[in-house]
Amino acid sequence: MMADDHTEAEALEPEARPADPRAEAFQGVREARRNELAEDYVELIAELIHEHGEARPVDIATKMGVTAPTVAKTLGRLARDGLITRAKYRSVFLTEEGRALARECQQRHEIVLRFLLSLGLDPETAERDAEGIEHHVSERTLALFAAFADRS
Amino acid sequence: MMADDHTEAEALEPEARPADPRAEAFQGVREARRNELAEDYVELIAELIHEHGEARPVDIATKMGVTAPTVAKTLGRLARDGLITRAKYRSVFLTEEGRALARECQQRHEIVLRFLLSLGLDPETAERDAEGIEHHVSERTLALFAAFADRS
DNA sequence: GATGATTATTAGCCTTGTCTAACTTGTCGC
DNA sequence: GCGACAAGTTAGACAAGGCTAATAATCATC
Repeated sequence: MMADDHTEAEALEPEARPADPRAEAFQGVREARRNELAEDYVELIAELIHEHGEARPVDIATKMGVTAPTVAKTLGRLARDGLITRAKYRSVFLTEEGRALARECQQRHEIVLRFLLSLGLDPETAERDAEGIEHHVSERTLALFAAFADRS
Repeated sequence: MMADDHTEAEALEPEARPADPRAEAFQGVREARRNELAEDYVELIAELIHEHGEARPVDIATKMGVTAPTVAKTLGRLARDGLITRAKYRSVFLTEEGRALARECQQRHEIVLRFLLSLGLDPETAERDAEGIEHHVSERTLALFAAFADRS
């Protein structure tokens, strides 16, 4: 039955769980996944405000491809987390924190997108992939992407 | 209050919801997110079987950085979805479908990783980022990544 | 072959993210 | 200024993915 020996060795350090290098990577990914949706919303809200002067739930729902109640519930969480402010039956606005996050996301998105395009990818696919990839790119990788895109 | 005009125009097509290009991208991302965890598990299970001859829940839990009950529940879903087989208190095995998925994921992982390394990223960061990115890379992008890594 | 440690499972809770159905509010036209 | 329709909210369901605590099975070992 294999009987492999993972007995002693990792008994030290009051870390948050084992600390297998692999486990850390997965935990990082899970952490990133938790923030993805908030980032997508905040980014979209910033964009809507920029383009239309306000962000209405109905437009968020359309762009995100979800129903209005889903948007309402998510906005509740964003408000709770201090990323947006809103009044009942009114448009949504970003807090300073939300605005900062939006800026950061937009930059990341922009860099990833330019990078994919400079690799020779078609615009539609680049947009789709950037949307998924942007949340999982470390600062270091982002810097390499930016450099590559510029150099091309 | 803006009164912007999204009235007619998108009234046709009995599509699955509006079909804003943006919405499609987000729906694609959400779709990908739903499969990520299953892919991570299947990939890891294949790896454990390859290395140790079997995949035990305890090892899966350690590598994934989650608790045993979480693994048990997730394995239940994987079994339900036909990706693995298992008997109570026994190790886990992949079905043919699971094996195919694992192969596919491993290839993708491998390509993304090689790509990031060939960009000049350090191995640890490359591994972490690859773990997050691999699920969001289209076939087309993957081909470009592979070509780039080879050419380097 | 009984027993103690390790491993696996079950039960039960919580949050997130999605939906539909039903209700309330706002707005625009007349 | 009222009535219809669009937009927003609330209620409630459901699945996924995480956890802890408690229970059950396996196994190593003497």
